[in-house]
Amino acid sequence: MRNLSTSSTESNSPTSIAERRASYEEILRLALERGFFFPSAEIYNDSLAGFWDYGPLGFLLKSNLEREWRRWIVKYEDMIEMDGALILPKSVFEASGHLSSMVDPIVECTKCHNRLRADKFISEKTGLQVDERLSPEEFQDLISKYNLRCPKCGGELGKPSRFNMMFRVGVGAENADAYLRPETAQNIFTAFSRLSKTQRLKLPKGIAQVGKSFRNEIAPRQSLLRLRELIQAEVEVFFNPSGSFDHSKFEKLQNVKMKILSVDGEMKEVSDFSEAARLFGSEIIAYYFALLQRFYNAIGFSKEDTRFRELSAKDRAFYATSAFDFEINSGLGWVELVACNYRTDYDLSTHSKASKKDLMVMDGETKVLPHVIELSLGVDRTMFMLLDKFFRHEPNRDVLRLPPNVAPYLAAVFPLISKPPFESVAEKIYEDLKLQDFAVFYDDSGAIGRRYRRMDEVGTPFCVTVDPQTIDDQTVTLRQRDSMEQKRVKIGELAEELRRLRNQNVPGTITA
RNA sequence: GCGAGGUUAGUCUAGCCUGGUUAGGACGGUGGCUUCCCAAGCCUCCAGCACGGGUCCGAAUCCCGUACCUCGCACCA
Repeated sequence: MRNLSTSSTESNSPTSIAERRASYEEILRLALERGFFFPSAEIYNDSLAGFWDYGPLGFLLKSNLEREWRRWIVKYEDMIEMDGALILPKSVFEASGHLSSMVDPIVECTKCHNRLRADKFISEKTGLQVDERLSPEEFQDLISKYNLRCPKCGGELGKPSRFNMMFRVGVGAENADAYLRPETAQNIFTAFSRLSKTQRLKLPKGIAQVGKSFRNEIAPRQSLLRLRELIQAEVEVFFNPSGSFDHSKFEKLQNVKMKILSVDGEMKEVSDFSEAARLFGSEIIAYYFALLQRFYNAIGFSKEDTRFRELSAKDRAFYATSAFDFEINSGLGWVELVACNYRTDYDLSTHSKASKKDLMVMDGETKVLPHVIELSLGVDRTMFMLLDKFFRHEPNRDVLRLPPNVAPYLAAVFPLISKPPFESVAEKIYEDLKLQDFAVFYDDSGAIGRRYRRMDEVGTPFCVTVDPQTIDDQTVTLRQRDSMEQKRVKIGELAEELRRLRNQNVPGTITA
C-alpha cells in the first residue's frame, strides 16, 4: 500500500446531510461485533499477526464478491478457471524468479538489533552500486572492507543473511524444500501446457483462479489490508503479441470510464478506446482494464473512487515490463486493490527453459510463445474497501449501504409480532425464499424497529414483514434499507421482485 | 524489524498516577411481561482486568518478559 494520505474525499455515494463516513476503528468494530472478520486463533496468546478468519457475514460477502467477479470478468470473457495446489516445489520458484528476487539481504546490529537492508545500506554509505543478489559472504566482505557500523548506535553489525518473503515448507519424510505460493499465478503458468492442449484454447484466452497466497510480511498491519495469508482473484490473459485485437469487443464496453495517473503525476480521464490504448500501452491492455473497471463499478465503486496508477520502472515487479495499480480512494487514502502487470512471455519462457518443455502454442498458422496480461485482484482488500465505502453513521442508525449483489443477506423476513398467525406465515415465506437460493435471514425477537436497525448495520438491503394486512390480502411490506420506505408486495411475487432488485444496476454499471 | 503508545464482558468505557470490601457504567445479548412499522418501557439473567512471571500480608493498579493492536520509520514480488 502506498500513498497513504489522511485526506478522505467524499465520493458520489448516496449521501444525506448528517451522515458520516466510518473510521478504520469503527469498521473494525463492525467486523468484530457482527462477525465479518476477526483475528485467527484469537483465544491463544501466541496467535499470529497477519492472519484473520472470516465469520458468517464475511464469508457471505466474500462469496458474493467472487460470484460477481466471475460474472463480470471470468464468464463474460469465456475464461477458463482452475484451482491449483497451494504448495509448489522449489523449481517453480527458481524458474519464476521468486527465490532470487523475493529475497532481501538483511544485516542486523549485534547491539541494538536494528535491521538494515544490506544492499541499500552499503550503497548509501559507500556510494557503490550494490547488487541485492550478492551472496551473504560478499556483503560481509564489503562491510569489513569499509568498516561499516550500525548507523543508529555505532554497534557492530552481525552476519548478513537473506530474508525471503515466501513460507518454506518441508514435504514428506525427506523434508523436501517447497514453498507456499506467493501468488496464485504460478499454477496457471505451470498448468498452461496441459490446459492449452486439452481445453482447445484459442488465443487470446484468459485463465482465472481464485485462492489463497502466502507472503511472510515483516510487519502485517491494518487487518485485511496487509495479510500474510491472502486471497487473490487472478486472471492471466494469454495472447499473441503480434496478433491483432478484435475491435468489436470495444463496443460493449464503450461506456466504461477510467482514470489514469501517469508516472509523471498527471491525472487523465479516459473515455475512448484509442486514447486508452495509447495511455495504457496497447489495445488489449486497455480492453481488460475496462473490464476490470466495469467489475468494480458493478460492486458499487465509481470512476471517481478509482484510478489506474502507472508504476515507474523501479516500482514494478521484477517480471513486469509495464504495470498499473488499480487503486481505490478510501478513508485511508489511495489503496492498491489490483496489480495489473504486463508480464510479456517472461513466465512461459523461464518455465520452458527450466523444465525443458516446449510451451509454445499454435495461433492460427503460426507457433508462438504467448504474452501475458495479468489482473491480480486482492479479495480481502476489496472486501475491506466495501466496508470502508459503504459503512455510514446516520443520526439514528449505523447503516452499511452495500449494493444488493454483494450484501451478505439480500433480505430478512420478520413477523410484525412474534405471535400466530404472523409467525407461521413469515416462517413459510422464509422457507420458500431459502429453497429458491436467496440469502435470507429470519428474526422474530424484539420490536420491529430494532430488527430493522440490526439489518441496516450488516447491510441487508431489504426486509419483508408479515403484518395483519398480510392475513387479509396475502401481501407483505417490503422495506428498503437506504430510504427506509416500504411498499406492499404480493407474497407470490416476492421472489421475482427480490430477484429484480438484486440485479438492479448500481450506479456506473452498464448493461451488457 | 526498530521506536513510541496501548490492551478492563461481544463492543465502548470508569478505575491505574496514590496497591486494600463483591471491578462500576453504557451499548449488546438471553428469558419474561407489555407494546407493535423504524434501536419504547419494566424485571431477570449473561459476560471482563491479554498471557506468563515477580514484588507485596494483599496486584486491574508497581516491575520484568511474551503476544497482539495503533502510529511513525523501514519493508511491501
